Amino acid sequence: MPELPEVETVRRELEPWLTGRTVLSARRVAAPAGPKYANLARAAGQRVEAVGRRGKFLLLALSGGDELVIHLGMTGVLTPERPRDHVRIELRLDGPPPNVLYFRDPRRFGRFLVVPAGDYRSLPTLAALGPEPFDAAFTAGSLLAALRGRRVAIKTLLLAQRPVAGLGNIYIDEALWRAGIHPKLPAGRVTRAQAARLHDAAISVLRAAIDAQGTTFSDYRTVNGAVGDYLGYLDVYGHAGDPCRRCGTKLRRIVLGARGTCFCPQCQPYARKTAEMRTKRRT
DNA sequence: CGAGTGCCCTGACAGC
DNA sequence: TGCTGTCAGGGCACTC
Repeated sequence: MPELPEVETVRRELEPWLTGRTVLSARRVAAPAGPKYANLARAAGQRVEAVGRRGKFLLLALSGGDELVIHLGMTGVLTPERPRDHVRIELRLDGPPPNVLYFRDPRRFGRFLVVPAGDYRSLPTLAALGPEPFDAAFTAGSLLAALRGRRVAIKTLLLAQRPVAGLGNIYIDEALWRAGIHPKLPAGRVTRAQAARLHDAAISVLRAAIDAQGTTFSDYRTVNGAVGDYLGYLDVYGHAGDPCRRCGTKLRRIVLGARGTCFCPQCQPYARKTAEMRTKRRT
């Protein structure tokens, strides 16, 4: 499931390939008409001026004032190699091969559409996206402010992309474990100290995952077809029943907002931590 | 507006 | 072997 590290990995591979090339055509292949694949015809004739990213969204700036927005959803893959099946979009470019970009997306949770640059009315999550985790605008203070007064579980709020952009199910579990925060803790009850730890944890886990080119469970591949290597570094996600790498307690799995959620009941207590436990965790 | 629910969609897998 | 049921979840429409 592509989150920020996976999307950033893809972005870095697309950038040298696509930048400066002109779109010859963009067409739907085995994809229904609809808002997920809107306005593709408008891309033709426009040059790709930049390959950017906001949260989990890829944003290709086009020379005609439009923007190509791509979200990989759960199973989306961008590749120059024609996939055997489930091709949703075929983007033809000028210049030497490889000059066709295929969007393969078996489960069709992804999007691939053209909008006027910055016009995200059809993409409410992107329109209201929180700060980039590596941006100076994302601070412990901004995080705390985004949580204040909210009764919803901290994990649920993070999934909504508002406090910070780019975290999904996997890296939220990892960041909350690193920060020692129970995923069900009402967001408004996160303390200043916890928010500071969560801020640092989000940045550090995303950095580490980018360095590993992301996490591959099943579908995710880089543009070059490689898998992400972060799977082996995950501390909690997918490790329910295993001993916590920090304290040895058996990791638990619960369902929160229809998402599988793994955490350590010892390191991430629902109630406020004691000073003794804070000290223990420092190691 | 905040919070909660259910839908989309298909491959993988368990169970019989 | 082949069928059926269940699970996985990001974003969003919908309801209260």
